[in-house]
Amino acid sequence: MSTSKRGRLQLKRIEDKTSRQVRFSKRRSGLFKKAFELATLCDAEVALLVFSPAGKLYEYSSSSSIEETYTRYKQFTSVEKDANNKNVNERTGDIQNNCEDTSNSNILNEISDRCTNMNIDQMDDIELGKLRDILVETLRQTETRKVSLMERAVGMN
Amino acid sequence: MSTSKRGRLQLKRIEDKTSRQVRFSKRRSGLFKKAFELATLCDAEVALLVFSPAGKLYEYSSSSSIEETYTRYKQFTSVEKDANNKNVNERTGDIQNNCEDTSNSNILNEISDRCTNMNIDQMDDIELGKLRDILVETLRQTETRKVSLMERAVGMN
DNA sequence: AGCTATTCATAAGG
DNA sequence: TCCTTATGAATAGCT
Repeated sequence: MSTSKRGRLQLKRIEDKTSRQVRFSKRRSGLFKKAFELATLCDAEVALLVFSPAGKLYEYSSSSSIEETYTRYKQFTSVEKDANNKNVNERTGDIQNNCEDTSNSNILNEISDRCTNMNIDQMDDIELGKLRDILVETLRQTETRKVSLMERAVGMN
Repeated sequence: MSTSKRGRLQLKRIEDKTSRQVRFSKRRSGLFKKAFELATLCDAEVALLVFSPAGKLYEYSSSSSIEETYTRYKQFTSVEKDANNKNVNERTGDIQNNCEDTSNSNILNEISDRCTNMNIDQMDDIELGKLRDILVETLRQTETRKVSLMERAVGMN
């Protein structure tokens, strides 16, 4: 009871394997609890992924899924990049175009979701056919869009 | 100094907006600190995404990027799903096929990345052309793969 | 896994 | 937003 030397936490990797494992368990519980509390108390959207040193996965998501928050993250960072890229709206910013863009973006999202959620190893020919249909449609829309932009670029409307 | 009523934490949404914001700030710092400590002390891979109620993004990753951990997560969950799906390797599990699959998966990843990172509103014709090229190539490979699977299904090799 | 001394996080208030 | 401090919560080391 009185022999302990509980010094301040050293912020470096714990070398002893057993001790590291035990601390991982305890701290992991704590971290997930805090994540849950932040989401619940403060109405935040939280996604947390942890791989243990042994490679085991632990996950928490306050929304319906990790994927949903990751998608929001990708959209967010993509929008941030747009700030450096302001010249486009002047060229294409009418209402009709915005409608087209929304439609294209939804298809892009669908492709993105399928690409990350599917494992092509496991697709049968039916799944491959569905993916093919999406790609064909997107390709068609992409080419339409490309033509439209080229027409604008050479002053055809 | 003596009027405070610091009862136990209530685990429900804090209704007062100002109080909720203040608590979000404080708890967010705490959560990110804990995430960093878990990764550092216990040699774990941690990815943490938080959106504030106001929609602001906060992120932490102990690896090189959120994307990297998310990819590992998707691979992990995909492997878990494989446990219920063991008939595939019997049909497709030779070395040549594994090489094809890897190639296809890389292209799927590239498409996925482009779809989430790009905003089609802002693509010029050069960017659209690049996306088109990728889609054409993937479509070709997808069809090849589809034919290959159908041949196997009807016992052609 | 369970216990307690200790450190840490944080709610309320200034 | 930042500081203080009383208090509750997390956890390191041990068993």
